[in-house]
Amino acid sequence: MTSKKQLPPRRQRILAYIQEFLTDNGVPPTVRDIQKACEISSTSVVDYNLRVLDRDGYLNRRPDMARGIELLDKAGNPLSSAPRVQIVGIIAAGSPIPAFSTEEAGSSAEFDTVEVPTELQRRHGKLFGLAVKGTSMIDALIDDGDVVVIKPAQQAEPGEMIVAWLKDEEEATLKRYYPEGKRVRLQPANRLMEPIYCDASNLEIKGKVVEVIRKFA
Amino acid sequence: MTSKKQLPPRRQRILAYIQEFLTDNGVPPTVRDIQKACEISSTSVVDYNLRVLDRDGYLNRRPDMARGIELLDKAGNPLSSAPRVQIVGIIAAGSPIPAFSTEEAGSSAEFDTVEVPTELQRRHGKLFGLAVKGTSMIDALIDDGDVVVIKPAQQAEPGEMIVAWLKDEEEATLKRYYPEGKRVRLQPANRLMEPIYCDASNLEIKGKVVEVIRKFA
DNA sequence: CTGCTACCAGAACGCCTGTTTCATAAAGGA
DNA sequence: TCCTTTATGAAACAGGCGTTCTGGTAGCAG
Repeated sequence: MTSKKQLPPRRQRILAYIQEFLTDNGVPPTVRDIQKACEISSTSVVDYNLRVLDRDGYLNRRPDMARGIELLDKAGNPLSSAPRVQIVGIIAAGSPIPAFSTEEAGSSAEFDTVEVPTELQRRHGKLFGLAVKGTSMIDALIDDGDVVVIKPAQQAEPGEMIVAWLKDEEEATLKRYYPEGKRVRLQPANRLMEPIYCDASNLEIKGKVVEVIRKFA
Repeated sequence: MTSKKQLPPRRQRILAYIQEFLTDNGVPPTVRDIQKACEISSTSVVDYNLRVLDRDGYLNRRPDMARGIELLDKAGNPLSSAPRVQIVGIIAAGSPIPAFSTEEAGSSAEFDTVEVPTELQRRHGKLFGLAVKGTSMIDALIDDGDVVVIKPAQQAEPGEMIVAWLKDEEEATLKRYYPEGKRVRLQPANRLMEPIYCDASNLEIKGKVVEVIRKFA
């Protein structure tokens, strides 16, 4: 086993630069790009360090291929440039949604993440995910184990699918939002089911649902 | 405005290949990769067609940069290197699923695509998508407008969610698969609903559902 | 000192790869 | 008919780029 200690600063810098170049350009940098950006005197030094990083599992190199660098995650899998959102909590009938107001506080904590489409991230900006536990959302066509991707919001347009928090009932639910004067109609996604009504003051909008992801084993 | 007509087959093939190469390798192909894959006699022809595709807004080219091709979506935004699967057809009650048996034949046609998580692509290999039209799959917790990502298969394990083709009824449906001797129980994903039963000989498995994607406007 | 490992420099080699040049030909408009 | 546009081919050019060769330096165990 190779040394598990701290990575030397030069190699840290190389890795950071590759990452940055990748997100900026969508293509990995060349050896000489790295040389210039990291102020390294020779391409052979870059090559040397890339070899070490390859050997230690930080990246893959496609031999003899221009821009053939591929970053790897901790599990040794190729890292896509696709954005990921953190799954900040669990949504279930009768249980509060945690980690909503804590803001950025716990951003370094270990959260599960899901990959989301690039378009989504570009369109909506900062997003987060909630894991659905139990079948209480089945009237919203959302099953146990699904992940809903949420855009934080305090208001919504009529007809949008929202994360609704019913204060009195202390219950979170996913419904389409139809304000009707002093009360609000919450319509299940399943059009065969009846809507529920609640007082506008009893409803708190936590966010808008932008995507639902369901994976099968 | 440049011609809005159908893209010539050669350019369709080039675009399809770039996309395929991108999802397979995470890096765009070189001119000569395209030349070989699309059976084009000269690099200059590839260059010529890439210029046209660039001019017509199908991609961007970084001049003098190895692998400097960047695909664009219909809105002209850069397409991430995340894997995409083609939406090869529409699934709806009572309608046959097209493009199933044609194999690779129509791979050059203009299909819509959806981005799928990297893990999924790596785990399952070649996938395709089906757009769900109508609410006939609502018992499978799948709504109008959802996209189901399918792994082609002829058999399935008990309990797996499959694309089932009922020959007599000429109907496609998404259900969990439970073989019971000479007959098959098809269980809706919604556990509150009753299963349906059919004769094993009347069932044809088209594939397994690996993911369901639902986007909200 | 000797050998070993990690790391850095400079230069060159040689394939890789975007691009250009020179031809050829079919289709359509004036 | 002439000319322009679109499309294809073959070959070559020139810089890009991964890689290698040779030669260093510093630290460390023996």
